[in-house]
Order: sequence, then structure tokens, then C-alpha cells
Amino acid sequence: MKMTTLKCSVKCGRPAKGEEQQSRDRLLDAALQLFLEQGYGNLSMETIAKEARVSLRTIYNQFGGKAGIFGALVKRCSDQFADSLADQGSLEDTLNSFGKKFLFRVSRPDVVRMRAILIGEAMRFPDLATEFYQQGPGRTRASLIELFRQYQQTGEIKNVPPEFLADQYISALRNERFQRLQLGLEPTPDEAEIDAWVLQATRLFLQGCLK
Amino acid sequence: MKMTTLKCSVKCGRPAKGEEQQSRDRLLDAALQLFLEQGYGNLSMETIAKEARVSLRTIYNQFGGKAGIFGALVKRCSDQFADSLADQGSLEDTLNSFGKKFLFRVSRPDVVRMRAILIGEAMRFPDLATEFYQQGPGRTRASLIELFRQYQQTGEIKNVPPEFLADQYISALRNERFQRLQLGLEPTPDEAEIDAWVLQATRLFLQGCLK
DNA sequence: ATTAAATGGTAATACTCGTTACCATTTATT
DNA sequence: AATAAATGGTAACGAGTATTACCATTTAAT
Repeated sequence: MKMTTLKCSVKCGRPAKGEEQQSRDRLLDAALQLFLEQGYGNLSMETIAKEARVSLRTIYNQFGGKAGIFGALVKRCSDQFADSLADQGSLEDTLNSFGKKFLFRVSRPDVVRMRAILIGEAMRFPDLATEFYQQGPGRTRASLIELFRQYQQTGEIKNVPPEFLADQYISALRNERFQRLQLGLEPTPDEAEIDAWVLQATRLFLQGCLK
Repeated sequence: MKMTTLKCSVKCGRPAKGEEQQSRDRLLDAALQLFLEQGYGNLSMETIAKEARVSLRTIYNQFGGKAGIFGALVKRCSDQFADSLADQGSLEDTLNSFGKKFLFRVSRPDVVRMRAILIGEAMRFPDLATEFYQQGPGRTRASLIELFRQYQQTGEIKNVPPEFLADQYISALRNERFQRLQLGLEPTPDEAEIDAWVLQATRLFLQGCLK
């Protein structure tokens, strides 16, 4: 029996089968939180490792580096954006129902912050920005385009390109207020505010502001 | 006479009176270009000094540091946003005239990039984001609010809060396409594209999309 | 003329950070 | 049982960087 100096004071060694996924999730959760708080450039790998109670080597084994773990986070985040718009009967009701869900999701602080980081680092990670938009807002936009195309065939709405209508409605939902939110100049709206916000935006979008 | 080793090979010493402002402008111009290309965190003070043919000491003397020179740039940039909306007779013509100028300005690559950097670093510089919005989009928004208030008094448009109308119209101008532009996913639109873009957005804003 | 102010150039200070290496340890695999 | 794989902990490497200091120099101010 050889005398060994203890180098692993808590727990180390190859993880058991159950702990493997758990450790990966804990790592991703902690990293996401830290990226949202500190941004990309200001967050150090050492901080991630310490907060996630994980060794530096483990991060490099699983994600290859800082850009790797950030990319994994963006992917995981943009996968939450898959929702279909349920037909609520009238066009206005359908848009309202869809708009509330959409606006609530994109105005949550973590989503806003994630967008901000992506915008700031878009020059460094062009592929990430592309994938984020395609997997996230892109799918929402595609659903809206299809919806407007249908309502155009019934003759209920004007005959302008449905892509334009979709872009315009998403933009009407976001509102200039969302830009201020993105710059950190307004507090996060609660559900009641969002409801009123969407109702007004949808009505204006459908009827215009002329009397 | 003492033997002196030449430490200033090109030119040094206290600047003449005319050169003072010239040197400061050259420094700001070079720094702006570099910030737009490399972002905030990736740009080193040494690079700025070298590109502007200026000593490090000079930058610290004039601006105090990296944050100082960045702040000066943001101020100088947001001062370009002061324009009034000329009354073109009808509301639609006035909005179109205003919208073209606004959209053209905010879609130029350097402005888009500046916004991106500010959004990414908004957590580090909360005051800068506030001042940028107040001096830039905030004044535009105030003019629009006043315009809508006037047209409401003539009874031409519906009686919804003019702040909401202004936010909504700015948002309609920006369009979802602007979000893609901000993420670097679309090329900069030229003047012809912007014209068509504004005409459609204004018409939809005024009349709605119902038949 | 003398002093103060501002500059250029170089170097040094005092960090921070991404990444890799090493060793003992624990579990999976064969 | 023996080997491979993955981990924790610590340290080291190497590169980069914001900031300051020092000296000679040029111009402004008094």
C-alpha cells in the first residue's frame, strides 16, 4: 500500500452513469446564468468552473472551449421558441393569442439579455446569430407568413406580400418599447401590461389609425 | 551643450494652437472606425494610439481612459440625430418624408454597429445607453408624439395615446427586417429599397391590413 | 527668459484570462 | 483483474492589456 497525498478533497474520478447528464446540465445552467450576468468577454472560464463545481478540464473535454459552451447555450435557448399558433376563430383573436405568447417570451429578462450578447458579439460569431434567428424568430415568422397567406385567400385582408405582413406584425408587437428594453432603459413588463400592449397593437395593425 | 539621444523621431512636444483640435479630431475619427470594426472589448488602447498616430499618454490626458473615449464617441454620434419633421401637407406625405430620412439614417452600417456595441455593453455603461437614447431616438420620438397629437385634435386619426402611436410608427418603420440587420443577417438596404419599404409601412400603419 | 503644459516614445507595472499539463482518483469497459 | 476513460485540483504557460512612469522635446504662458 502506497502513501497517497489527497488531491481530490471532495469527489473526483470518472462519473457514474446517472451523474453524467446531471453534471452537464448543472454546468450549462450555471454557465447560462453567468453569461447573462457578465456578458461574453467579461466572464472567465475559471468563474464558470467554480460556480458549476466542475473542473476546467471537464469544460474543455465536453465543449472544447469558451466559444463551444456559448454555442451550446445559444442552441439550447433557441430551441425553446417552437410554438404553433392555435386558430382561435377570428383573425384578431388568433393574432392576439399568438402575440401574447410571443411577446411574453421575448421580453423575459434572460431572453433580452441573450439577444443583447448575441448582437454585441455577432461579428465574432456570425454562424451563431444565423442559427439563433433561424431556430427562433425565423420559425415564428414562417408560421405567421402561412397564416396571412391563408387569410388572403379568403379575401379578408389586403393583397400585400405576406412576408411583409409578418415582418410588420412582429415589429408591431415588439414596439419601440422593446428597443428601450433591449437598451436596459425600461423594466420588464408584466403579463397585464403585455396583454394591453398586444390588444392595442393588433387592433392598430388590423384597422390602421385613420378614423 | 549636452549630448541628447533622439527620442522623438517624428514630431513631439506641446502642440501648436491650430494642431490641437486637429489632433483631437483625428484621434476620435480613428477610434470610432476601430471601435466599429473590433467592438469595445477587443480593441486595445495601443491600437488606437498607433492608428491615430498619437501617444498613449495623450489619450489618457484628453479622455481619461478607454471608457472615456468611448463615451465621447457615443455623444458625438448621437448628436447627429437632430432633425425636425417638415410638414408636407397631408399626414401620409409628412410621415413618408420623415420615415425615409429616419430609416436611412438608422440603417447605415456604422449606426447599426454602434447600436450593437451599445446594446452589448449596456450593462457595463448604463448611463451611456440612457444618454444615447435620449439624445438620439428620444428626440425623434418626441417630435412624432407632438405630430400625432396635432392630427388627433383635427380629428383625422383615432383617439389612442399619441405616445403609443409614435412607438408603433417607429417600430413599423424599423420592421422585423431591422432586427435581422442588427444581427448581421441582411445586407444594408439602399435608398430605393428604403423608399418602397417606407411607403408600404406608412400605408399599412394608416389604413390597417383589413379590406 | 523662464516656467508650465502638453506631447512622443519606450518601458514597466500589474494584472487577467484561455488553454494545457500533470497527478491521483474513481468508474466503465473488456 | 487490467486497461481505458473521465474527473478534480493545482499549477504553469503564454499572450494580451489597461494604466502609469520617465525622459527628451516642443510650444504656450507669464
